[in-house]
Amino acid sequence: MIAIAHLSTRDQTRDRILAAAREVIGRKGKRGATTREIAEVAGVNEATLFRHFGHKDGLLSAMAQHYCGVVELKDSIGRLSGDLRDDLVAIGTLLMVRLESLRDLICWSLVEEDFQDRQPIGGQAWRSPDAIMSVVIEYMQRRVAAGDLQGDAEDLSRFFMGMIFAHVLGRKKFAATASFSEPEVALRFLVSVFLNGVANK
Amino acid sequence: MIAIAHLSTRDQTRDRILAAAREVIGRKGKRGATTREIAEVAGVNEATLFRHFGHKDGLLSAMAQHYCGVVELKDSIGRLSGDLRDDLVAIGTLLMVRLESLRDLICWSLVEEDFQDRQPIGGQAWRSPDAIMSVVIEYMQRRVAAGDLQGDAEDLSRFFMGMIFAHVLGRKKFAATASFSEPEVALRFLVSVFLNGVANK
DNA sequence: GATGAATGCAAGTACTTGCTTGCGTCATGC
DNA sequence: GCATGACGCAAGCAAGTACTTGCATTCATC
Repeated sequence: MIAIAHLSTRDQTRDRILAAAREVIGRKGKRGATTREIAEVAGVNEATLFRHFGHKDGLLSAMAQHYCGVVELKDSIGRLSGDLRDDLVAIGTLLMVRLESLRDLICWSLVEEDFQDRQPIGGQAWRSPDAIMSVVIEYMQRRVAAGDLQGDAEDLSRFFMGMIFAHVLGRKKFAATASFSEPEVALRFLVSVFLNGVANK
Repeated sequence: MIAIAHLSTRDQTRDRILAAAREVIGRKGKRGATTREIAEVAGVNEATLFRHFGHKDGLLSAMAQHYCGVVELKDSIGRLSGDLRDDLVAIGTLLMVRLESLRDLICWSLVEEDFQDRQPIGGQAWRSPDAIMSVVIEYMQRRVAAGDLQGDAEDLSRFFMGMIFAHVLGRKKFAATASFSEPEVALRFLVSVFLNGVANK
């Protein structure tokens, strides 16, 4: 299905521009990213950028579509072990990887409403986490129904997702001081707190 | 010490400009907020704004200083009950109120590095949470030492703060669907998970 | 009633930024 | 060998934005 090999030169420059847009927008946001800088990073003339995408907005949504597509996770759910802790670690890992790779775009989507007319890339950036979220909710509901978990499934899901996102944020914010930067270690800790709490009985 | 009553007209307009800046920057960020819009929101001529603060940067740091000052919390810690759960709820409430009131500015500080030369308002916005954080760490250390909690005090603190911040974010993001929007209810839930976990034994 | 400080108003400067255009160059494919 | 499509380059336009300036107005204080 995917043919990376024989890209036309036109598609190559298109991809370079998209990658540059992704990078610059991650740093400066939609508004702060100038077409000049994107073109420069892509090693391409600014005119070329407009010849490819028409407007800046066209580039923005093209890049959102390219990088924030909904990830397929049906298969990942298929191979859940059944053990509560292991399942949560597996789901959490999926979540964490996704949130980490989209972190900057998601952060921007928290503040930049679509400052222009067309569709917001924030929505795109969130769609993927949202899709995962619905899977998480479904899973939590099953576990609550089975009596393995207590509480409201949606609250639990939001909490679970939120603590992972907070951890991803924290790794950027407190990069220097973060003691558990290995993802697996951190995830096991988060799941532990989620399941056991941290109080000594 | 504080004399709100008899403000000179000059101080009044200054405060109106600061409030407008706070509002507009919360919506558009430092870069997106134009001096025109701030002046308009303040009901003040743009020239007046510059006569007061010199540059846009001057206004930015003045507003950060005005609205993101470090809150005094010594007294709040003083009246902790000693009961672990109650203490965490109390500290969490303090955190939550603070994070909620600064939420938009904090979100902007997550993405907008100082796009200009002077001191970043992000640092200002974080200073207050940071100050609270150090108190939380200190508290957690005491509790770990006393055997009430298990784990690394800093990890626990980051986690505790992170889950509250995630909840504050979630309340904005999932405002429509959030089931526990009452702060106290949510906080008790968060502290419960923190202390007990959510697994049925 | 005069003075001076604070502000409004309007015009303007210098720079950024999205976007266009016309032209020259180069490679690929018929 | 030549046509076509993709690109670079340079110049430029129009709108927005930070910031300035000179002048008129208001208003409190002496």
